[in-house]
Amino acid sequence: MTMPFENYTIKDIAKALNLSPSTVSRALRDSYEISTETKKLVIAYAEKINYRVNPIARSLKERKSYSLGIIVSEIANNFFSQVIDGIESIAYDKNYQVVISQTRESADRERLNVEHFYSRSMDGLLMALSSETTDIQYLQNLTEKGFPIVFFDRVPSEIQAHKVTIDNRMGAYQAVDYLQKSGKKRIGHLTSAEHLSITKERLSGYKTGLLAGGLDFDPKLVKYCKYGGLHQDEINQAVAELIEQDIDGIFISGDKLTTGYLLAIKQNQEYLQLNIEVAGFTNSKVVSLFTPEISTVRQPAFEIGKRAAELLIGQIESKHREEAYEHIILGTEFIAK
Amino acid sequence: MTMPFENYTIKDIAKALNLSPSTVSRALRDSYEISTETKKLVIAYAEKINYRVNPIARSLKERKSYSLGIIVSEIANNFFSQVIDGIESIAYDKNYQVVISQTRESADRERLNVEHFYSRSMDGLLMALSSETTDIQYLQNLTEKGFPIVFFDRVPSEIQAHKVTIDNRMGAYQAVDYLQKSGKKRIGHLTSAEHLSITKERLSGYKTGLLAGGLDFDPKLVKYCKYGGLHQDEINQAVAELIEQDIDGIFISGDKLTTGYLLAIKQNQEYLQLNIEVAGFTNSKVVSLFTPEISTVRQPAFEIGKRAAELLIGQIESKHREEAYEHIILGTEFIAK
DNA sequence: CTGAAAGCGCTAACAC
DNA sequence: GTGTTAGCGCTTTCAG
Repeated sequence: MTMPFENYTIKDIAKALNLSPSTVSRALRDSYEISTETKKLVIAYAEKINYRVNPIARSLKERKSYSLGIIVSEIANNFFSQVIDGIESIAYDKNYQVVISQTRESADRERLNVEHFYSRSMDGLLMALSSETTDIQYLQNLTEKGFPIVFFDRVPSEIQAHKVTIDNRMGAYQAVDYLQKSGKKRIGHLTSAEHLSITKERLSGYKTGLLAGGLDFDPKLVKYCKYGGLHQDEINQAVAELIEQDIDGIFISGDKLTTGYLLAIKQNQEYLQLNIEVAGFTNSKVVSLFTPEISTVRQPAFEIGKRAAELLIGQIESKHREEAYEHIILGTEFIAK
Repeated sequence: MTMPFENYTIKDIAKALNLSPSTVSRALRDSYEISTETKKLVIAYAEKINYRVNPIARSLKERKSYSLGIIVSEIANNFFSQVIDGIESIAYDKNYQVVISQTRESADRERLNVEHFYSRSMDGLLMALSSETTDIQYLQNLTEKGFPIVFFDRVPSEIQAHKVTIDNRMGAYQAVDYLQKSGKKRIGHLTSAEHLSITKERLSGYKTGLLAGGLDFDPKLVKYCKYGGLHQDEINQAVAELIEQDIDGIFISGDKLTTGYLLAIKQNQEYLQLNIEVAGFTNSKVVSLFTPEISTVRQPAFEIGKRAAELLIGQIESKHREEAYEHIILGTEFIAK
């Protein structure tokens, strides 16, 4: 039974075949300078002994690690885990490794992760900002230095970089419009940290939706969750406050927030009996099992991941500095209950 | 505004302070050979210019990457994502980076991932076998060679290595005992690939549970899903077959399988009206929202991750080859509906 | 077409 | 206590 792979080096091959390491290196990389025969010889022998390049050595030399860093708030999140799947599908094809890290919505951890990735010679980053992040100067510096970062979902408007988002306004509008057309008059809005791009855009869509139904916007019906629903406590608190406002419908602006809201309602029989109609962003695959039933705004999460990864790898592999950055905006899908 | 970090090297520091690179290196690593003054000087300057070691160079030299590989079938799985959180909590403290990859229950992809990690100089691996895996010889070779691998959840009985699992028999027994005590007479069992450790152990607990209620074991009431519920099709198929057997209760042996079963039932009004009582393994945080209500067996997923990571890092950092391997077995929690 | 040699950034004998 | 040197495995000028 042969070992799966021994730690052979280029030198071993060179010695065995009476060639120089450089020739072997070139042969393995299919350089035009090497004769077909030598190539065949080298490749055959390399296969026989199951030679693998040492990626660490290669990275050191080439200053390229063939690794992409992903930074999200949490992987145990339907939306993010689907985005990651999309990223991986592309990375896998193009022979990039993917490294995932979580911020848990902490700006400090986010910065640590970014620095860690940067100093670990990641070739580029894919990230959605944490809900706590306000200071993005360091990211700005990094991108200006030429370090490739593609932002998705929660993107910084101030930074010039490739971005992939969805039409948040439209997604929000459709949800609120549905609630409004269902006869709801006091439609609350449960959302994430106030300063985030997605929060602003969805709020804007919410307002348009109200307007379409001739409803007035009332700031008291909007509750922000600083940690984007990462902590159930903040959701419970926000829900209690919204209920005091006698809402009859609610538009919820995030995966964790939507399930968190339902959990909060379920814990309290009185809340449950109010029959508040729910429309929320979520990419959960088990929404149809939920009681009460809810309407949902679904994001093309896998596609977002794919497009973001394509942009990133494109940027990494392009010789020149990008002069124009793309901002891809995808559509959402509204599914009435 | 200063840059977050320039690419300074030890040489730069050495030059600036009129020292040799080795002195700087030693000072930074707090070597006993270096005078306190020099250390202070070096550290202060390093901080000033925001110096970071190049981990690639260090890895090449030390043959250690401070990275752990995690291999699971899917991260969009409540159980696995919680395990990963546990692993990260330890890795983060001990300054290891964590790299995650998915097999999607494919033995081929699993092998590719393992080889990839191995050749990428991961210091060790944490893995749960894919449902498709039967040939584990290559893993055997790797561990025998001294490459640290800690297995969790789905573990290979034949390989000598640290393992972290739960008391699958007891978990299954409690679930089936509950169903039986609720008066169910024909209790089906929906489970994963037949050869997996968890499948065998949970089947054994299922049998004991039946016995406790004076019920006979009927192989026709057991349905295996080769891909562990990764594909809804195979679940639908299995559910249809079980229903034909007139079951009045069901014990389900996995996270995806449990939600998949509920989705299958929900799609079909007739199925739903049979009111089959459900007890299943799942670590979903939104079980309480599900209709029909179900009883669950919960695994201490976070703890599993922590313990596995501790074992792995311990093995990596121990000078000698482990002579005795630990098998940690944790308890489950049964939550009646 | 192939080889010799330098060097990526870091560490660690081995000197002094 | 500090410096010199070699070398981790690889790629890539530069020579031939």
